[in-house]
Amino acid sequence: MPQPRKRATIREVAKATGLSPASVSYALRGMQVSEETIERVRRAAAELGYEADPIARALASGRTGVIGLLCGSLEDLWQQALAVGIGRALKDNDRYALILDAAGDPARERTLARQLRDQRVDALIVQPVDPAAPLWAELSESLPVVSIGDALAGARTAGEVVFDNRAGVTLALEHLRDRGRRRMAVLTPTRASTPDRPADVHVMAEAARLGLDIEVVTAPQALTGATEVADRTLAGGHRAFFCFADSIAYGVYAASADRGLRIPDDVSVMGYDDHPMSGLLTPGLTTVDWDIDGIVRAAVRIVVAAADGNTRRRRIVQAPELRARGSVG
Amino acid sequence: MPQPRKRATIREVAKATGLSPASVSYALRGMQVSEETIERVRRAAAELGYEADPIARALASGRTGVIGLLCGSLEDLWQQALAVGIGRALKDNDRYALILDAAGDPARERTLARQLRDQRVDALIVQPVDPAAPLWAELSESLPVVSIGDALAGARTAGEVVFDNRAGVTLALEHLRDRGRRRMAVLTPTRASTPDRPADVHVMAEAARLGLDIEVVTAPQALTGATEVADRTLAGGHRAFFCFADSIAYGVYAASADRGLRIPDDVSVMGYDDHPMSGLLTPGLTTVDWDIDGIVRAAVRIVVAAADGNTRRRRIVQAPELRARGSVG
DNA sequence: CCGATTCAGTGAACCGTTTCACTTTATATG
DNA sequence: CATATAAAGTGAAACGGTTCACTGAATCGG
Repeated sequence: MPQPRKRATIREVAKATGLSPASVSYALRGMQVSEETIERVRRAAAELGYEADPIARALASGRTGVIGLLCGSLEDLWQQALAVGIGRALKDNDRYALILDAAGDPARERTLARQLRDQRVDALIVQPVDPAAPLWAELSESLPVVSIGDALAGARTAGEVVFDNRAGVTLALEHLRDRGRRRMAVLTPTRASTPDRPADVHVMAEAARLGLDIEVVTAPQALTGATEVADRTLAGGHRAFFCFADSIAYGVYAASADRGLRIPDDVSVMGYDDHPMSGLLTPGLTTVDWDIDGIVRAAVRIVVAAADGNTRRRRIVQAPELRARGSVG
Repeated sequence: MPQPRKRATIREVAKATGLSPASVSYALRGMQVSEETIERVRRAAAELGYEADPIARALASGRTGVIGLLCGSLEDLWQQALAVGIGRALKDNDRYALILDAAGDPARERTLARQLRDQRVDALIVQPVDPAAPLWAELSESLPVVSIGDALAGARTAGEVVFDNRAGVTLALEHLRDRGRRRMAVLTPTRASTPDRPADVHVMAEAARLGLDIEVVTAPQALTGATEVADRTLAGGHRAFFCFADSIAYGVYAASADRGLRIPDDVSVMGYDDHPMSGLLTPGLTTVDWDIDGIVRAAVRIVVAAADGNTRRRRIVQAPELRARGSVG
């Protein structure tokens, strides 16, 4: 019901200064016109409380100053931390992030990605659910795309911050083996239509190489869902877990506590993607750490450069680090 | 550099169907025209891969289908959970959320709120940093605003989900007193320019009423920052804490561990705003719980109704519940 | 059979910018 | 001094839809 108070338009500023709308437009962006005129326009604009309408601007220019961030699954605390970090870092670059959540669903990922493009975001950061989707090639044609996590198959992206998941998985599985675990459950995030993610493939390969007996189980990343799955897996007799997200490992903690099982005496848990909370648990969650701040900085640097028209492709490979804290025993 | 592949416009669909652009526009929204025409237009649109440009649509109609969500401080894990929940709930209503983070800064809150209005969001959910800002009255004039947490002073909002902070604070402080703590530090979120939030005011009043000796200290909600402040406060001799956000309480856990102090034997900690992780810690964090799912549902219901033009104001008061888990002793 | 009403559809203005191609005026060059 | 060049500014056409006021035909009641 509320009717928007009429805002000043560029034409009114033009009228007030005796210039054409075109000149005002240029002046406000500090182009084309004399310093003196710029100053005059600025003053008049301030006077009238004029501010350019972002929607009209976007329609006319095709640019918005907004960076899209498409998260694979915001249920994951690590991804939440990443999203918040990126949002703040972008703010420091005088841009802002439009954060969307694919909720682990490739179909939704496609919809949202297109929506973001239609919203004229200047560039897109994506943490792909399905890195092999043809979508990415299509999208990279029309705007700079930066991927985090996995490389986007067949797409000429503007850059990527990839995790050396092969190394990460090896680190994790070797640690478990070194502590004498041979049989274990691998809890991997639920995906609506399970694309064969590179990381998942590595797990199978590495497990085979190390002679481990693994069972792969998918689990949601929200605490209650993860706890439920962990409980079922405990009931199935498993006492060692490699969780492909710290969020899921938290579920193992909860389920173990419910059953009166102690970590690490009765149950071994290994996480992945170090989340700030992981060090606070008792015992601390042993996990694979990726330097989230570094990732944020790298991704933002790349995406801002790309949005500004810089075409040099940057590829950063993030090395994992084992953070042994005592949950494996 | 990438040049957008030309997309079909409404005029091309008009050409293809032999109708006017106006009719196509109506047909695609299922208004004004005959069933048969609607079907014909749908088919042609699908054929051409036509999809309405949201920017152009927003400019012409002033509506976008997007709900803005302005968070007070996304560093707070509880607010993160709330944001994710709202995002998902809105998705289930075929809308989506534009999530922004005021980072505890009233000035930034003002900027972002205006930006959101300029982006033509259909409605706004806000978790105010400064509920007394005149901004809210201004904003409520031009679009439906729903507040979460505190009521917005002097604004005719579309609805609100307020927390009974008076009751929550009383619950927390009485619990601490009942367990024999008289002197304590109150750790409250950092705010750039500290407006006197109702909740903060209650703390002082209630502490006085209960005869407690409190010292108010502001702390960031990010784990490292909170830990630092907690450490300083421990150094200052405090051994009991009422933290105005579970996120901050986590910092007390970390700082206590660093100093070899045990919770609850050496240090008592009380949180606020139950976060899923709080139950996982050892000992579990005693805190005040607000039923986050209920809040999400209520806020989304109100905001969707308001965006759809429903003008009935809804006010929901959320009652707190003490979740005693053992961190107070 | 007539006037009033409804229904399907249309033309053109409009939303508020940006940007292209162009004019006018001033300055530098030879 | 004539001419080339640059600088400052302009008019009008986009951008891609929506919506208002209107037309013409069909339907209705009496």
